[in-house]
Amino acid sequence: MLSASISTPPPLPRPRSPLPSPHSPHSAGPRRTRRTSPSPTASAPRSPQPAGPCSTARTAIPWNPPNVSRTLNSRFSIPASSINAMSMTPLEEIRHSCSHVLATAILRVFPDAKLDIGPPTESGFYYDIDLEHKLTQEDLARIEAEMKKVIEENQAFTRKEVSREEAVEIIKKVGQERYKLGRLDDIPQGEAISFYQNGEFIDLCAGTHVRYTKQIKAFKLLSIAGAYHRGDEHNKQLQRIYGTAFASKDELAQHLERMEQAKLRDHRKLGRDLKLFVIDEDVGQGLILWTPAGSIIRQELQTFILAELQKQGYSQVFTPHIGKLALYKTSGHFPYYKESQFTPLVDPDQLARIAGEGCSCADMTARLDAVSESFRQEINRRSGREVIPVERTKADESLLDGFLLKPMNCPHHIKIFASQPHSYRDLPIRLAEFGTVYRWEQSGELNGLTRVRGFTQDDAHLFCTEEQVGQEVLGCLSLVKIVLSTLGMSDYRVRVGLRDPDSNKYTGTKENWDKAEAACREAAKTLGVSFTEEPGEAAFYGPKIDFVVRDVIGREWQLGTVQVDYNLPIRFDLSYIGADNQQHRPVMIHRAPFGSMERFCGVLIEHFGGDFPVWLAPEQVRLVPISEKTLDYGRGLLDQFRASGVRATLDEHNDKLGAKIRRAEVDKVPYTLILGGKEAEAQAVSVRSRAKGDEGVLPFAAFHERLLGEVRNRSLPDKKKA
RNA sequence: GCCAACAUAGCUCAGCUGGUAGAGCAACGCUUUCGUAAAGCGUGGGUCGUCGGUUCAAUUCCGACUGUUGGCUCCA
Repeated sequence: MLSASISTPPPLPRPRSPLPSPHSPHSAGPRRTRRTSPSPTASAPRSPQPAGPCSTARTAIPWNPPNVSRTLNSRFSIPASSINAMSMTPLEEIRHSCSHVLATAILRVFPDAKLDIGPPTESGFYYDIDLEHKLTQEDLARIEAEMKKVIEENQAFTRKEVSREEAVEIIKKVGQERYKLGRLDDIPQGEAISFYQNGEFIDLCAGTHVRYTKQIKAFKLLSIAGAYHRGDEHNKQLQRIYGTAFASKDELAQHLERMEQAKLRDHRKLGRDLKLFVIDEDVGQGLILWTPAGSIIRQELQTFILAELQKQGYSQVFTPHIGKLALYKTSGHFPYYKESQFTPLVDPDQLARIAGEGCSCADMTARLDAVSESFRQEINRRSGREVIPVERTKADESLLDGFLLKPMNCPHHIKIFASQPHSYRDLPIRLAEFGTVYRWEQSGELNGLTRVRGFTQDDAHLFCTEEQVGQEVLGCLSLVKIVLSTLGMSDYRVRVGLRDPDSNKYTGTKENWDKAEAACREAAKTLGVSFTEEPGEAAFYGPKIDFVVRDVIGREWQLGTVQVDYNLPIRFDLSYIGADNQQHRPVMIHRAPFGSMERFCGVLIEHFGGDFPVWLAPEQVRLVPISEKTLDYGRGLLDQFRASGVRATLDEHNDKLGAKIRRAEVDKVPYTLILGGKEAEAQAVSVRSRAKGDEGVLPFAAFHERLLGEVRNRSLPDKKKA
């Protein structure tokens, strides 16, 4: 969901998997869009995974690079060239070796287990095994105990290079043909084939390893998960055991402690504790109900970005939550992406009519998907190629129309643009909307605020000339940068998706692409942060720039995105009149600095750990009278705060001061004002800030001014006291 | 969608091998009128996620469903 999804669909019906087959021995392995292992720290290093897994030669990377995000519209992988199995760090060697120890132990406990692969990951390691027996927590304990024995035996790791024939022999001898032979096939001809042996266990493996098992000083098995062989859901699902290992017991303990701490920042927990949002089973999975407190945060963010948009010459628009199916057939989104859309709505009359015709479910689907011959010809003519195949056409009278809960906002905005003729003098036209979109995410993928089925993008579509693309992309990036810097978010990475030079799947001319890519690259350079260029990761319609952040458990999420699009202007036949009095095709830019408000807020909650800056805090000030005697003084101050727009509350509970202060701290209110007789006397307040604790007494007016200043400046909270 | 685990009061959790439920916090009431992270006493609150099965008896055992969590797949 997110942000990203503002992009447009491909011009062609395309195969379900446009990616290189993970089975291809020369591919970089299954591409994935999410990390492979839980990582407790958001600050974990981002370097490309340098290590290769077991059971693979160094150029075949059948495991999943961790440095990838679950993003919506992009899949990216680590190029094989960036991965060198021979350059493992010492920690990776420990983890990689630990995964061999795990395999050794598994085979002792379950001799019939068939092994697949067991690489190190960013925060640990795993091994994928095929086993009839369903592993349980108790099995994990047994395996862990056996692993300790293997380590205690202090087995030496020895490397052996063999010929392909010998390799087959060894694999057969140890009865691991089921997956290992396939892994052997992945190793390109001419590459060295090596095995590593420790004790009785021998494994096809490029290395490297520690020298003795006793060098694994601290490890822990963490969890069991299902994982498809080679990451392909058509393959058998294997059992994956995750674990982690460190150079010392202390580091392991620290790591586990960090994982525990991270859980306290989890936006799902904080969202419940601070009453920011709820998800109700009766409303539906992945559908966010923003409570009053959470709505304040979202509203403040919107107000903030709205002011920035105004400065940059955007126009605000509103569009409905649904649109006709035909609209999305023109855009090309339907039916190619219908698995990730809510089922179309068909009006009652049509439903009654087709029911009368005895229309089956399959008929209905076919008639919803179909287009008329004239429509097909028109879109193909505009696109200059066969983007809608003849098989999709049906006679006009059998066509069925309906409405789609909109999965993206672009078609609506395009229709606003197209509603009038435009001169080149009008451009760029920038149409912005907090547009709510709906996507049918798989149930297993839903996650708090970060992966939902209905979300609001801070979306906008810019219509400009080709010459203006560079400047406009720059403007979009500056918006993203303003957002991130205002919120003190510096822990993100930037990805520039470029076209694959060897592929011809892209729309548009080479000249346009060169220009657009150069614009993206140049624009990214101005960010002052490092970015990765990822060839083959462009959308088919244009290059893009994505901002990716991590949540507390280390999962990456795409937030802001800027995408250049040559495709939709063609499909919708957009034009403007140039200085030469001829019609020209505008270029579109899709962009969303936050991405989705839901996902952004989820990440933001974790970023601040619930300690929001004053301007965002749902409750900015808590007034705490020491006793009932100063309640009236508190009520007076409350009125003054509210009159000036400050979100303040008065604690009228009949509790001791300490209890009221504790409550304010637990509620993470930035400022608590203690009101006793002395303060009332002097029209003053005793200030206690969340960040610094007791700050002493200030005249009310002085504090009020300071507070308003912090709100105005969108000041970030001070570092919390230890 | 797939694999696995989990689902007891608003929250955090207890409840051994079946005999219809408890604690702390929160809420509410009373007492207390308090100076920087938890005053005392009392009260209310649960059809143990839903539906079905086994049983004399199910929160407990079995199944399905729903939801959550961690992975996998997907992600316009």
